[in-house]
Amino acid sequence: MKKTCAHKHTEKKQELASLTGRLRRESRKITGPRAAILEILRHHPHPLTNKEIFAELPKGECDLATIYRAMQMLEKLGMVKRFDFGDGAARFELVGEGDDGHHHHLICTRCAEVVEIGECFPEEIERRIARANGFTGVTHRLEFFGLCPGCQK
Amino acid sequence: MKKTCAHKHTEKKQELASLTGRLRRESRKITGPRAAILEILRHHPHPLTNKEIFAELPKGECDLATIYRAMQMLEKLGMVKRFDFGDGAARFELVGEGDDGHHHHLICTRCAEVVEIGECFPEEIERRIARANGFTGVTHRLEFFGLCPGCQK
DNA sequence: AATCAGTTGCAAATGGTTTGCAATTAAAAT
DNA sequence: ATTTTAATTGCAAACCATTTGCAACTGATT
Repeated sequence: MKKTCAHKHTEKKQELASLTGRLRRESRKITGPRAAILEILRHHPHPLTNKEIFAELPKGECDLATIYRAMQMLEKLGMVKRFDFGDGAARFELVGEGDDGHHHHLICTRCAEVVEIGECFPEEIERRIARANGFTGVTHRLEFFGLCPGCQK
Repeated sequence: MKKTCAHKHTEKKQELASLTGRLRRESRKITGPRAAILEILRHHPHPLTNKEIFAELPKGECDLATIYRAMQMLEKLGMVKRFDFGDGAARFELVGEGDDGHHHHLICTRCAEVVEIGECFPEEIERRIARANGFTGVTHRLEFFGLCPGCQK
């Protein structure tokens, strides 16, 4: 898939190159399944479950277990971020290089629509919480839930 | 959050009466297993997994499936609150009458120590997020993770 | 082309949670 | 106090997301 028109495409190409480059640097192989998985992640703005990735893949392209293993590896390398919407299935989103991928979502409890949220829990309050309890290296997991416009009767 | 001594005991006794009363009002039976489960929850300050509750129970007192069913029911009645620490097991905490049980925790990623947190995500920011995206009835799930004093090398 | 470490598919194993069903029991009715 | 009725329980099997053992395979390197 090579298109040399819009800025957007160029951007995506770079991303893919950066992704495979990163794998190579860690002496990981660029295999068919992995390339396919990265392609799918690149083209999706929201976190995907392994099963969703599997469904997007051309039938027989790769085993579900392979996806699980790929996501584990990508997470360890910091290339994807794992999110937990509390429904029992992990979701993954691609993370840009140099970024840690930390952000939050607003999820419709009826139709599961997902909106990415810019706000974050105030840093200085988090620091206070850490200090008050003697904890170090404190982070947080935060997601919002509600009814999206379309689902309000 | 910590009151000790005599007052606490009285409080707990009242709680049990209030709990069984609430069950009765909903035409739920006060059975041996349920009484035992409520007792355990009453005496624990932190969220418990079903398996932990099971382990606290005198051997053979009740089946694990019964605990799962009890917690489902108690959650539906708003008597317990479900928490998700992201480790694949749901945790439950008793909720006082009239309260919605909304609060957060700071969890040690090494020894799993749990501290209850008083702070909450700022209401007005949550409202802004809801409004900005046209969502209604917005809540959030928020937990903190870090290294507790004892687990820092 | 040969080599080797990393990968894959498949099937079986895990671990948390749910469910069908027949037997049991708390609470209401008699 | 006994009967009646609907809720509840135990047990085993079923589910679902995720992991794992292993032999066959393949990308990258030599």
